[in-house]
Amino acid sequence: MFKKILIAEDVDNENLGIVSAVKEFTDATVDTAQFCDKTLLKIKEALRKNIPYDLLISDLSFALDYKKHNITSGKQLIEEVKKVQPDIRIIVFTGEKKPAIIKSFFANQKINGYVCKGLYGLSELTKAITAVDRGNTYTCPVSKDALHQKNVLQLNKYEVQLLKLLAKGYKQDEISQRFIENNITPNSRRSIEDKIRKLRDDFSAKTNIQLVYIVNQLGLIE
Amino acid sequence: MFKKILIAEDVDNENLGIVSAVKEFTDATVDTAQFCDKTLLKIKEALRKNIPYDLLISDLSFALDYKKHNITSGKQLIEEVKKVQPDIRIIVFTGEKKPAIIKSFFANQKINGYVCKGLYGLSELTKAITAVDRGNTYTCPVSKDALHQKNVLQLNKYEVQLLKLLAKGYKQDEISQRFIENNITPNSRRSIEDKIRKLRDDFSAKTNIQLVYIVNQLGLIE
DNA sequence: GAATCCCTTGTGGAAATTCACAAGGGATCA
DNA sequence: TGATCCCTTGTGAATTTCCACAAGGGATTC
Repeated sequence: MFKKILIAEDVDNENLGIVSAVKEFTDATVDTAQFCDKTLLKIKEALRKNIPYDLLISDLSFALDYKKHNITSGKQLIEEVKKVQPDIRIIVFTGEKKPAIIKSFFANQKINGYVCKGLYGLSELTKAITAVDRGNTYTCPVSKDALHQKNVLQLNKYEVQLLKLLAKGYKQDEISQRFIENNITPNSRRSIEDKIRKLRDDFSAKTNIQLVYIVNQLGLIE
Repeated sequence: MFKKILIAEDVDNENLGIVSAVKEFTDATVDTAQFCDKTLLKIKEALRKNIPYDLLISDLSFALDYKKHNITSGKQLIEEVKKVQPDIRIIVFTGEKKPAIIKSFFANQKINGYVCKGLYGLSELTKAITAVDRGNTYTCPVSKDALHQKNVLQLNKYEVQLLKLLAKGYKQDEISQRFIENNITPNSRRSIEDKIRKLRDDFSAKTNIQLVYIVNQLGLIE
């Protein structure tokens, strides 16, 4: 069974709950860090002392400013951790349930478990710990559902940029101009029009307003 | 000091953290309930036995389905509780930070404290408990900020309906038609155009797409 | 009752977006 | 090389939205 576990979670009341639950469930030494950089530091320090962590349980969103979810930093944290200690096991324990985000996460990061916070998140987390300890991966029912949804359209970079500009109030002409300036193709007024039309079709949106509303709700342009 | 405290929080890892923090901070009996109806039941039961709770710490969003925040149920819970036990003290402890929602909440409910979950939410919560125990009200810095923001535009019912229809892909003509059918005035094509223009001005949006995006981000049309 | 203000609605033209049809260019394949 | 396909871009017309100016109606005030 795991001997050293590190928990990264910035919200204090959640941190407290997770730590005490994990402590009760395992015989491991359980440490905790409230911020990304602190987490990385502890991992490096443990490595240096030759008593490395064998499991990291991490949230995805850390409050840089409290207004925005910022999954980037959670991703970055995991990437950095993997660089300094490739063999560490990682379980993501987060409130993030949007299929698009979960999918994109699994596509890029190599983690051992993904558990969504919720009514019975902790019991799912203990299941995940057990599974990962045995060398398996674990996804909780909620995230499994999200991963198995067929109709989750993924957007490429071009489409995300386009939709973001629309959300920012750019006219099609202005988007064209901007794309030309930034050497992004296709960039003619006309092609941009077509791309938008295609997106409308894909998401069954009747207007561009609805289109941007939908992709925003799905968390595709954050 | 409080003698009986009830905590309503559905997410298990949060519940655990809050309960243990509150237990450590007070000498009170601390009970917990994971669902709204259960909370109400416990309060009624305690009243019947003549050992009522003197403080309720409640979240606002309870997961009926896990996809949507549902502040309504938190509001409803508090309303119901106030009916059966008007003198109970109430502290809201929630992740909800959107100014519009906090404001609308304070306008309608009579609560004694409002604390936002966050990095140091628990220490704010203990401050709130102390203040409320002394007969004062307490709002944490984050929610105080939200309440003091000047530029938080509130939308009336008409505007919300209008924006929702826009988000649903309705054309201005279709909105007009719909408003006529439902006896909502003003309902001429022309007036709807004007209302939208006014909203664009209010929110400094260049296009209707941006307008709907903005109000959606602010949580004004959920 | 007249003056004033505010809101709703109308009109017409400008601007932006949507749509159908089509030309050109590059890639693939027989 | 020619045929085919896919993507980008263009053109012009229809639809939708934006905007400036103004008329009518109800409420308030003097």
